[in-house]
Amino acid sequence: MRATGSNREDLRQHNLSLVLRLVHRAGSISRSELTRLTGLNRSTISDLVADLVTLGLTIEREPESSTRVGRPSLNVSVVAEVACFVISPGYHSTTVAVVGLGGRVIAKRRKSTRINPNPDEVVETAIELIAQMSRDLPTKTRIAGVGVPVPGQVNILQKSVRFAPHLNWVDVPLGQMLEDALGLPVRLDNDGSLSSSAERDFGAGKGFDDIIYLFGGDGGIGGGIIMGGNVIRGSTGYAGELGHVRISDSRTEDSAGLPGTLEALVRREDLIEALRLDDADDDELHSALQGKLPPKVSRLVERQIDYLALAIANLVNIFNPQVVLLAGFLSALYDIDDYRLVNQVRLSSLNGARERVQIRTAALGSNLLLVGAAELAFAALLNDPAETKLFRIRDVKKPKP
Amino acid sequence: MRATGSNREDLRQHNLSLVLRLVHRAGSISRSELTRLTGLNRSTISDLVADLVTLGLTIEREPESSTRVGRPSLNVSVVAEVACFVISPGYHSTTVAVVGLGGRVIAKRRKSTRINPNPDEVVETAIELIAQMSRDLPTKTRIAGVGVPVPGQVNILQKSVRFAPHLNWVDVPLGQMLEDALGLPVRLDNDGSLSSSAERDFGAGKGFDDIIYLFGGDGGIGGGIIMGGNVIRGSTGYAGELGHVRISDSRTEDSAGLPGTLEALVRREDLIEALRLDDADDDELHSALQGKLPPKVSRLVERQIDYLALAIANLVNIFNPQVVLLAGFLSALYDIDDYRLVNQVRLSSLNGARERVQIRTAALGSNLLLVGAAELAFAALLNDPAETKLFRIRDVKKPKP
DNA sequence: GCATTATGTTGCCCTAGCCAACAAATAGAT
DNA sequence: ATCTATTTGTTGGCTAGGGCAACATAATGC
Repeated sequence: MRATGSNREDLRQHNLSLVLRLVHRAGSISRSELTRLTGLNRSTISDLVADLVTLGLTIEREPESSTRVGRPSLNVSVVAEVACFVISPGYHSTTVAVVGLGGRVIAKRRKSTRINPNPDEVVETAIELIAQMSRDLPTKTRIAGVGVPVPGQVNILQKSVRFAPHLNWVDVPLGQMLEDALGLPVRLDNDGSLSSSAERDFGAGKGFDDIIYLFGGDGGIGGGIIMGGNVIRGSTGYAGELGHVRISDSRTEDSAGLPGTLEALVRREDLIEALRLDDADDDELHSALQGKLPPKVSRLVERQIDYLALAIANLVNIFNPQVVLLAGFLSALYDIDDYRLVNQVRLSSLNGARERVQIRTAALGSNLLLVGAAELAFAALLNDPAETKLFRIRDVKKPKP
Repeated sequence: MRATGSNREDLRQHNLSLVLRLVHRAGSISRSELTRLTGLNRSTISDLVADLVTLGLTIEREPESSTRVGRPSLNVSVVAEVACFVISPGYHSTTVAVVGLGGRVIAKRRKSTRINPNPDEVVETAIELIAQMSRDLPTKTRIAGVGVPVPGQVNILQKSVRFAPHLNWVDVPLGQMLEDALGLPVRLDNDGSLSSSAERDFGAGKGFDDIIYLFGGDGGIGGGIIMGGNVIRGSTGYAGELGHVRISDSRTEDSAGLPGTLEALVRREDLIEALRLDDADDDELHSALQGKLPPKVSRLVERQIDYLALAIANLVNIFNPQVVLLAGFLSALYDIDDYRLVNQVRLSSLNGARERVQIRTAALGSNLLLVGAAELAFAALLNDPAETKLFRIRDVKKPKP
């Protein structure tokens, strides 16, 4: 049994963590709301917030205007000087972002790389971008760490990339490489898992505890699972490979060589090709699918919707989620014929489980993944505000010329 | 956000709950081990255990014999007088058990009913058996409540059975019916979920946090999911219907009318029929499958193993579990040709996820489900030992003549 | 019998959250 | 303007639960 006893310090840590989380999530929140949400005493909240202010994590301000009776409650908000870096390796470019506590994207910079860049190249690009961006940050900025969304399987404990078909990486100790290069704590996670938790916190999944997230991109279909409010990671962090759910006897293989899976049968490329588009982004694809379609394309779309429905139904039976979120080009499929999709899901799912499930398109937004990955970097700080060390911006290692 | 602040009382409750859980799980444990496991101070453990003794939940004893140096540590064990009832409705009989704190099955009685008994019949049978068994219990026995394992979909919050194909029940408010009849708090859960958590606590899943449990019975295939140590229930408690995972385009339907699912393609009845057995239990089926089989049966077995492997691979890709437990006749399939099964799983699962996954047969034991269901009844007590009310045996309502 | 070791017991300390009383700042009524 | 009602901030003291240290106790092993 893992559970351990709690003492006074744990209690304080828990409450401090809770308050900081609430402030972080809301960006700015009144002390009275904190008392309401936590159920703690006014004076306790006062004390906790004072601690957070001493730690340099939050500030208190007089509220701008009041609309209610009674003494106006002080406003607690996150300081601007605490931030983290997000390094997002992509197919042919790497993006680095500075994200502040509170989830604000302070800066974002992207640099092209070769297609299928090797890990060293990504690390080099990342530290270069970080060095550039660091110059623009106030010197008093303190960095909590680095979060890395990986388009592939991630071993969270080892901080390594197990397999990323998109990047053509196998067993890359990316976390260690970045920590050595930057001198900052680095945490990796699968992009689907990060997106799903970002959708829950800030996007279309707000307020839900049981979420299935499906993302359709260029390189395949990824996913994320949130159950009971927690991201499901499995034993080594590979859980949530929802693109590889088998739904048919078809021999068509997906990027991992598995036949008859969702990813093998519902392919963005097939749509692009059928529509004779060259290189469309999701918006272009979406609008191209809106008009009257040639019968051949129409049949393809219907087939893809049906397969998608089958996969969703399968997941609904397994997970009994409150909501299924569709992102990337999967949301386009939903928009084209949501009736067909929903109906097909109904037909293939169990009575009880399908009753209340909603199918929605994700809020998306390209910043969402960055914000999700920032949560990774902030996790330690949010979990133990008093003891987690922050790094000064000038202590971040520079690239060697 | 659900999380709330904690105060000193919560702290005490947490620690008290933790200690009681440890004693409950071990049945009997020394105070020194409690200090080690909880990380709390000797004196604190002393105080907590004293509280539990005052509450009449545990007793302290001098240890029998010592083998180590140093003053022998006092032994803390669960009292015999705290128990719960488990009511297990079956296809043509209902079983009632008295299970003590610590997971000991004190008494067990079974009564035949009609096939597909209606809910009233089950309730009547249950209160009759409980009344009989209560006479044999010491008068000072205190009852924590009633746990009910249901072979079907359960809405945990409403304490109702959504759909139980085996019993032919649809939307039965079984929890309410039993509470009215007995005057005791009743909790329901799906039998697969209960079995899986029982396997984790006491059976083949001991020490694992991420478990997929598959049970093959007469009426179909049920399942249970444990991730990160928690049972996955989904939004309304219907999660874990792993028998209805789709694995093929076959039109053969399962008990819920879904085609091509695990339950539709891997059927106990088919084996029984092929072997020309009449009505065999799992042991008989197991031994019947051991010898040299006619080619036709052999092919059937292989087909079933392959389908089972496909389903397991699917689940491994989705969940990345540490262990897959096979119970019921599925464990027979494993025993016949585990090499084939494991190999087929490898072929259809993703690299990372399959690396460390173990496939095992469950510990089973007919009492395991009862012990699992008892956990349900004890849950409130274990969660808040100081405040949870226990019921005297003579306050349990008697059946009306 | 003595040293060593581990645990139980006791009294005291410390701190985190609660509480009550009071102060302060607003809206709305007069 | 003034007064009331309402809400929140502030302060000092209280309380209880966990830690700690010192001592007592009971085992092993020489």
